[in-house]
Amino acid sequence: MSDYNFSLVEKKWQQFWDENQTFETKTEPNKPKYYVLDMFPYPSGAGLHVGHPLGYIASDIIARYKRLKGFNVLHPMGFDSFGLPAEQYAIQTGQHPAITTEQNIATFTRQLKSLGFSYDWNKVVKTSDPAYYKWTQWIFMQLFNHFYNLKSDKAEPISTLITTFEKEGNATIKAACDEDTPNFSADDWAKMSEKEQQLMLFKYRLTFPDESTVNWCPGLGSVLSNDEVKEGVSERGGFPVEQKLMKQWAMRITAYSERLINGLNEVDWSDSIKDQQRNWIGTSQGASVRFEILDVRNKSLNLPNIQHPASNIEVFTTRIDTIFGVSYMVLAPEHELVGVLTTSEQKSAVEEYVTWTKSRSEVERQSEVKKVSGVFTGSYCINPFNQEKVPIYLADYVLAGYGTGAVMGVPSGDQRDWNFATHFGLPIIPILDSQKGIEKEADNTKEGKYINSGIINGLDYKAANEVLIKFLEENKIGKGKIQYRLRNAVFSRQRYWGEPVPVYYKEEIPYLIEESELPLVLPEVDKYLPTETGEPPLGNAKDWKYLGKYEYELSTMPGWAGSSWYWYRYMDNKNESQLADNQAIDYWKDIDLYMGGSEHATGHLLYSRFWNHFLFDIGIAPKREFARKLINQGMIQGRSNFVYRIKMEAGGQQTFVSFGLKDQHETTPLHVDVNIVENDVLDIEKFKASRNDIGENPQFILENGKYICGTEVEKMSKSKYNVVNPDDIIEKYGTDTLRLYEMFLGPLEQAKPWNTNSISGSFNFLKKVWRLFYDDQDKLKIVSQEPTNQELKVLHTAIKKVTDEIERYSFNTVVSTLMICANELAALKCNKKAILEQFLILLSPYAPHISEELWEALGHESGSISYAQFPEFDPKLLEEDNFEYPISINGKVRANLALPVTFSNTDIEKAVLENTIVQKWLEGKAPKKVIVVPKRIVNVVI
RNA sequence: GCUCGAGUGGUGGAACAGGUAGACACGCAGGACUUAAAAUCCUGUGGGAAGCAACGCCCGUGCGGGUUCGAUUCCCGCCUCGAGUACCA
Repeated sequence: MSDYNFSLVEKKWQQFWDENQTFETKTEPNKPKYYVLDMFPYPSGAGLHVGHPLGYIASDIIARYKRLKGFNVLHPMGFDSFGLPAEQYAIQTGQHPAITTEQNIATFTRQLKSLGFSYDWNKVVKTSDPAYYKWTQWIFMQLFNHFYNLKSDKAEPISTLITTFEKEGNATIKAACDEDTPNFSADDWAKMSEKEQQLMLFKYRLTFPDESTVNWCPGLGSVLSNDEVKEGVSERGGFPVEQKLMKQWAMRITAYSERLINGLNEVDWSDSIKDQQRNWIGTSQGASVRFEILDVRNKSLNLPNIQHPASNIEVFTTRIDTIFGVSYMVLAPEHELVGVLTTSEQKSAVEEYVTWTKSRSEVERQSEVKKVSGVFTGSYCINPFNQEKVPIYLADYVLAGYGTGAVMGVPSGDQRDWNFATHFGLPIIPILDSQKGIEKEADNTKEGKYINSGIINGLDYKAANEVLIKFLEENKIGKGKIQYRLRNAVFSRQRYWGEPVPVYYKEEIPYLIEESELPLVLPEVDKYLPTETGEPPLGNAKDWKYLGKYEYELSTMPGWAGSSWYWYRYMDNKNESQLADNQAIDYWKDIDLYMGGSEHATGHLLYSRFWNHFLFDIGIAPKREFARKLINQGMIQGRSNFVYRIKMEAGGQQTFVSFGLKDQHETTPLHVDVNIVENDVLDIEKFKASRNDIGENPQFILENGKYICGTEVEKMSKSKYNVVNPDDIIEKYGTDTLRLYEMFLGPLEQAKPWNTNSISGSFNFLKKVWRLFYDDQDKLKIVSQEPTNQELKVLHTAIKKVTDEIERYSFNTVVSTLMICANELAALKCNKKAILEQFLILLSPYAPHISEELWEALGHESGSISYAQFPEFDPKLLEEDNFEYPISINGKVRANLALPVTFSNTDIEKAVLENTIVQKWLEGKAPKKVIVVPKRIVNVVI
């Protein structure tokens, strides 16, 4: 039998690539570079499923293609190996997470190698390796030692800040810092104690301890970031999440809000990812206004401190033009002025309300969005534009974490405010002559002229805004402002299996450890749970003290720390003295093509951009943006199969009815393992053997002698019996078939269900390719004769299409093109070496193993196809003498007419009008119009 | 609610820039080879009416309009599905 023995061929070449280090990459300054990277996986215990390799296959095709195009390609793989599952396994079994992680990495590596990826395996990085996280800690230290200067718009060393403080205090500094940073002079600074100075500096550092409300997840015993919380529960495990005030390390990502928005214009990422990031950062253009609190010194207010700076309330609004429609003010229940503003008469009502809001869980709050609730504080403030007295309320629809935690209520223009005002009987003041029906609902129009609006009466929206902002700024009661939704990122996790934070505490103040002490290695502990006193697991470490006496920071870094800079480490992964060698970074610069799932839009991809902007500021990153082109491969969903059991008495004989006949019975659908179903036909014997819950001698009602299963698209998961393991596919069809098939399934970026049904098409294609080279007797049938013109035409059509399609990442159509080419070559019985070797090069990025094998059979040096030259398209070969024009009459094609391509439009028009079919339609009349689209179509309008 | 994306045969999907819709593959049907099966090869396959027959006719890319000589493609209004996000002032 002359068939293609894929398992032999694939093993042979995988071994060859391994032994010969075929894909080892070095910096070669004279060669153009191409950096193609996959988002590295978390090495879970379950190994890869068929969804994982989709992106890896695509990126490997690009890597191989770019090598053929003469690029020096960096295509590495690594492991994001810190994470929760290994830690939870450790809690259960006591096994060190490092051991579990190493085992899982070994499984992943074996599976990845069996897919024939052209990774440079010498460049593997693991985030949990001390040699790697040394540099994660180092970056943390740099963030600690820098602040964000708004004047130069970049991060600068904290030492320059100290110098300025010593000389002139902080009046001249414009920096991204905490909202509550007070002004101080050089004198003030000098008088501060060491501790006070450090606390002041934390208001500026890019990473700093911050007492803030965080998403606390008791089920996991840890803090979660906003993107780790979905619908009020943890993304991992689905445990409830509550708000809690905690001291945590935070990253001042908000300093980079504007740059993170602007940088999106420089990268070639999908609109959907860019939009998600824009929404997450949430730019709102508006103004801040201060409302003076009425009678702030009045004895009826129970002011604890007469000197309190808060004699006014600051609000942020995107509709400053509605300022004359303000009829009340609302603060978040957590607002710091609540205590000050509450009058003694209202004290109990306010306390009751605050307690009630605190007791509500995130889930409850979200499900009761429409309900109006709130309470009057008893105090008033003054609208600075018309000096009206405005009552101050509390309501939980105002979020403490956004803007200033205070909102001005304009019932006529905002539905939420309208609901609130109606509920509490507050006035609804029309402010635009175009507002309609505001006694029934709010009208948020910006059209028309202002009424009841003091200095802006009669103006339109644009003019009013200008007048108001000017008024605000001249009277120092506010200013135009851009507000971001983005919040500083919490950086502490109360877990064991993460990077230790390189910080120790002296008199309760955190300090960095010496750089020479890096890496700060994760200490051994005897259990991975929090300590009895509620400290994180690192509190269990014995004798773990800095310089033998100072407490280390006990929380570890979050999962995104190690993945926010890893692409630099691949460039020079063994460097002990630097994060990566400068020359290597200078050569590889940034990622040309980054491949990974869109679920990382507001997590990994945003944090990585943030760190990269910072690394750019401190002279390490050569570009502001780390990845020029991003492709998000679609998720591969599971396709579950069902059998239908006829309802019966408990313990009775079980009968299963085929899908097409199930409506004649009352049935219960049961998941059935997709691996014993082929083309939706159940393998009944395997089914009987695999289940012990179907009783003795189950019966099957068949249609056409087969049991047909029902199907449904669901998430791929063990419990739904729809997980397909690539190992099984490889065993049955081989890696090359799997690679081709995954690409052929459909557009890369589209989500699609896995369906093994049509994989035989890809397998047949490879067998066909094999038969182009070998005859029935297994003899090579290739000859060295000159190819015919027709053969060259087939080849060059394919070269052109394949090149165009791969350049626009249309992997599925490339596979089609290759199939068409093979079909046509087979039809021509082409056995010319010159044609077939070029075809092999086209095929090799997709099906590298079979290509290597046949390439070698043609007498080329083993393994050399990986660095062969991609065929050059010759346009002359595709030139035609005649082009067959479809002739349409009034938009409908009625004839075809072959005309010389050299014809001018007028010549074509003339020839078409002389055509007998056209003349028949014209019936002797002249056409109204003739449209000639060269080499496309001719349309005659009559 | 808001933002983004998608609706094409029995199925996955193709159509570069508005130019012969359904490439390629699966499935299905028929045929060849075979004692038989598998494998392989060949033919047909969007729907419809009529017909001895036709390489001819009509309809057809979620729905309704529009622009155009010509629309799966562009514009307006809807419907359905998917993703993200949500009291963001």
